[in-house]
Amino acid sequence: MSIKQKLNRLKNHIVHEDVLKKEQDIEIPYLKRWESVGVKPFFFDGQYILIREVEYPLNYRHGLYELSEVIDVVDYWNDNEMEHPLSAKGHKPYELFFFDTETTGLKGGAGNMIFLLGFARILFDKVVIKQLFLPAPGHEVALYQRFLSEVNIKTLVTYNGKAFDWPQVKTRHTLIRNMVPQLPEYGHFDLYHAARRLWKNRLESVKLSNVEKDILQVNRKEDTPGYLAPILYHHFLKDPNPDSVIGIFQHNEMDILSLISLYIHLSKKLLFPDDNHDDKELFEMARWFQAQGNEKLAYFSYAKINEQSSSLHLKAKFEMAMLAKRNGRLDEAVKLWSEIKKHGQGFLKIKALVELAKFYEHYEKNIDAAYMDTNEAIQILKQLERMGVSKHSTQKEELLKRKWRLEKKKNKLEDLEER
DNA sequence: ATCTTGTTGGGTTTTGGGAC
DNA sequence: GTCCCAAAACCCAACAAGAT
Repeated sequence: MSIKQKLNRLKNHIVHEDVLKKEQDIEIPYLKRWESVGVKPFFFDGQYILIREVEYPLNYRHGLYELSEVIDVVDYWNDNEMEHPLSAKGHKPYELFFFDTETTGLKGGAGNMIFLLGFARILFDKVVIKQLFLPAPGHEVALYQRFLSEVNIKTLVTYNGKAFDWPQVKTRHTLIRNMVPQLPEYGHFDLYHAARRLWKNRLESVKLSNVEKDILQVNRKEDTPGYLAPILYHHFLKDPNPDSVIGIFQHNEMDILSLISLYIHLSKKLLFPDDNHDDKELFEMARWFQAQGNEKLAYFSYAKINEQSSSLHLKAKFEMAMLAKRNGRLDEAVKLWSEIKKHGQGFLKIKALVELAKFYEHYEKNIDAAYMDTNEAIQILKQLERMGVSKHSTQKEELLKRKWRLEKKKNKLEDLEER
């Protein structure tokens, strides 16, 4: 063993003793007050953080759902062969890691700090929420040491966490990566984009607090809004009285409970589209299934909208027709387009007429029929223009070009007949 | 001093049929 | 076989929304 190695071993010894000494010396301001609200300190390497733990029974109801239902939907996902970004197939309920942070600001980069890491896990008889709180900037090693060594992350569930919470964790982690465990790899369920897909048309905004209020029927009382968190935390750093930040703990706790409810809600919607009677939602779900490459479920959902004789049934018919066309069921597609031609209006009717014109020109070789449908489409577009609803100039050019080509074909055929 | 995803509007490439 | 065109498929840039 070289001298250098020997020295290093000795050095480790010294540091270790140093740590032990420091832990006993650390004085935590307002410790009694913290302890009175169930918060306990955790020490590491001369630093400390504060940990709050809250338990909920599984029959606790948060908005529309009891927490226990998260176990049910995970079972449903496991019994269902559907592939979907929110599918918990292959996972156990306790592997889901409902995760939300509070930070000193929205900007990314190194300028911001996470001062509260909150997460919930589903145990067999209860839900446990844990919150790790950074009492001052110099204690991040303790924060991430505890966070990363305690948790076994399999599957994050977040609201916009893919773009916000996790990148924040990553930037803070790189600054101290030599002193703490490595970041784990895992899947990630982000509920924000799911919510946006389903409700962007219904809600004026799909921020979590709105989804909570209008979809999940959660009523928050005396909530500390998230945007106050940075100010309150800075206040706390000047005078570390727990009272300035206890509201943030509660806000974070509510956010996490809502994540659980929202995951239950979205899972049920996706797993049982048959039970859904909301046309707009079903339509957006159908589009989502289609984007996932699940044309069968997409078609099924459009068909369901069509049955429900909703105001969207013509739009659903068009999507069904396009799917039918792509799968070689032209006769069905034509039937659907024709119904739109008969009962539809506006741009949708134009699109259906164009599809019919394509079919007549290229497949049936019925140039007259193609010409008439094209012409009708042009008339509708002109009428829309007069009403000031014009959309793209390219669409008109395209239609006129189609008409021009069909006219040429028509003349040619007539010439041939005359001879 | 942000990041991810979805949307929208373009553009480009590929495919396939029909004319010659 | 080659050329031309329409249609479909693919791709890309720009922007918006949400996270505190």
